[in-house]
Amino acid sequence: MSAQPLYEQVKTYVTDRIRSGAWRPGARVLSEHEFVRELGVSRMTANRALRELVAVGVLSRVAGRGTFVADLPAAGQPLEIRNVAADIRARGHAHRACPVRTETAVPPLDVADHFLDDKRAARLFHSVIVHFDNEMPLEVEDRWVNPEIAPDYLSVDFAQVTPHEHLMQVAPLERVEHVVRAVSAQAEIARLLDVPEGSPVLLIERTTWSRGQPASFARLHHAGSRFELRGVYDV
Amino acid sequence: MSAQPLYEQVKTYVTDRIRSGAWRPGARVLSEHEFVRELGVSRMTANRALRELVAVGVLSRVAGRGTFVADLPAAGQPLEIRNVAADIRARGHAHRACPVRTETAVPPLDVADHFLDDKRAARLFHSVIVHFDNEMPLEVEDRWVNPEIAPDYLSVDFAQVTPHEHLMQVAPLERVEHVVRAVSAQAEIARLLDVPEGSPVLLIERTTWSRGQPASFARLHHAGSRFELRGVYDV
DNA sequence: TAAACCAACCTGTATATACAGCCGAGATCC
DNA sequence: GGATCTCGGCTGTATATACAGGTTGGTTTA
Repeated sequence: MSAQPLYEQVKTYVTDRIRSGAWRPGARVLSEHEFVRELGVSRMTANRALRELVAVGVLSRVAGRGTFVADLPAAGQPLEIRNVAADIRARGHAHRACPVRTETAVPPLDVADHFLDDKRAARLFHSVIVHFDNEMPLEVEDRWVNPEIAPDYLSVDFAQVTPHEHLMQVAPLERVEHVVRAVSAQAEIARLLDVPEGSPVLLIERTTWSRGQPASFARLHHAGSRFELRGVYDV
Repeated sequence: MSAQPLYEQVKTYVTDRIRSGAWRPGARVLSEHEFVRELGVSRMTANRALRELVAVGVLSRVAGRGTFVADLPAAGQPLEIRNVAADIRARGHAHRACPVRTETAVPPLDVADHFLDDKRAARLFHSVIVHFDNEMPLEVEDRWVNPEIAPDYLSVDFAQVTPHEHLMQVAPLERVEHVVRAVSAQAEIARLLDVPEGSPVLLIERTTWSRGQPASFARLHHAGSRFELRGVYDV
């Protein structure tokens, strides 16, 4: 029939009214049965539209009471953390990964903290890779990997395959945790990023889990002057 | 019946198999009819489960071909940007907002860029507020506001109501854009945050739209040593 | 042999129906 | 007057059914 499916039309019917200010935050919107009467759609179609608007944080529902415009647009507005290599290529720039170090080593305590207790004294795989965007160093990836998850990690050619891609292949990702901070560039990081020591660095710490145990812990250092995270959130 | 709804059981049936590695990225999963035969649920129930797993990026579907385990866990892993005041209170700490400046002024060019062209030379509302976490300065909020959206902005008591809360009340939020960077603390920011000049600062730039036009542009400066963004992503 | 066709299977959408469980308000009972 | 009960309206879930349209691969046709 129409270009847009019915349930999408119901969704825009709702968001239009919210955008225009006719339905304000906290206000009650039509019940499912009222949508049936008002728009001539079936209750299941109205239900799907409302359910999907709840999923994205536009509405909230209480069984027995009704459906309401969410008080806040969303609990938190999302910012995407993406794959550097893919991002660089998406911009049409040349990506080059330069492995600086690959080894087996006992991690420092602050790194070991991210792995299970019995891994405290264990040796982990360790890699340091610099990612270049058009021959400009953009990211220093300092990664520790659980050998039980990725036993072949050290034999990977990191100039061809990023650690993240390899880990995705050998073990399905189950959970990712990110911490983003601003820090000062330490000596080695400053050298690898080709920025002055002490200059601002955007640091992303990423911990991943697979098969119920920590799979890897990575510190991604980015020159503050050359990197930013962007996110757009549309109601 | 059971504690968990049927469609949730189907979802965990799928994610369990992906987690265990039985279904690898790119592999085809059961069709809806096969779920009907295999699990004894209706096709609509299987459909809902699969549709919701597509929405969170675990699966991908192609009409006429089938349903597949997504190659990448999700295009981007989300990181939440939240309200500072609410966050501080959620931690059980004391929040205090201290307005440093509220005025009407012509914005510098880099700020005016975030508003419409015809607002270039216009005067905007401008506020600088320091947010304290247990009397420690955590965020300097430097915000420019479109008077057409929030005409009463300057009469708000920012010690009681945050600018974000006021804007949410007067105009429904329609779009939010974030940029996160690491920068060096400039003189005034360093003074307000009580950190040395040049020390790392996590800067969040937030542009909001309401009723089809830019509503406000805010620079949120955070001391690198005292602030971080966190995000958890579960498959 | 190559092009056209068709049947089988898949997802996508839409509907009618049914029942459970939550909630608020008014009626009822003590 | 205050506690309790019940009823109507709401969301939440589950099913059977139907049709549209994409995709694939095998069969038929020119």
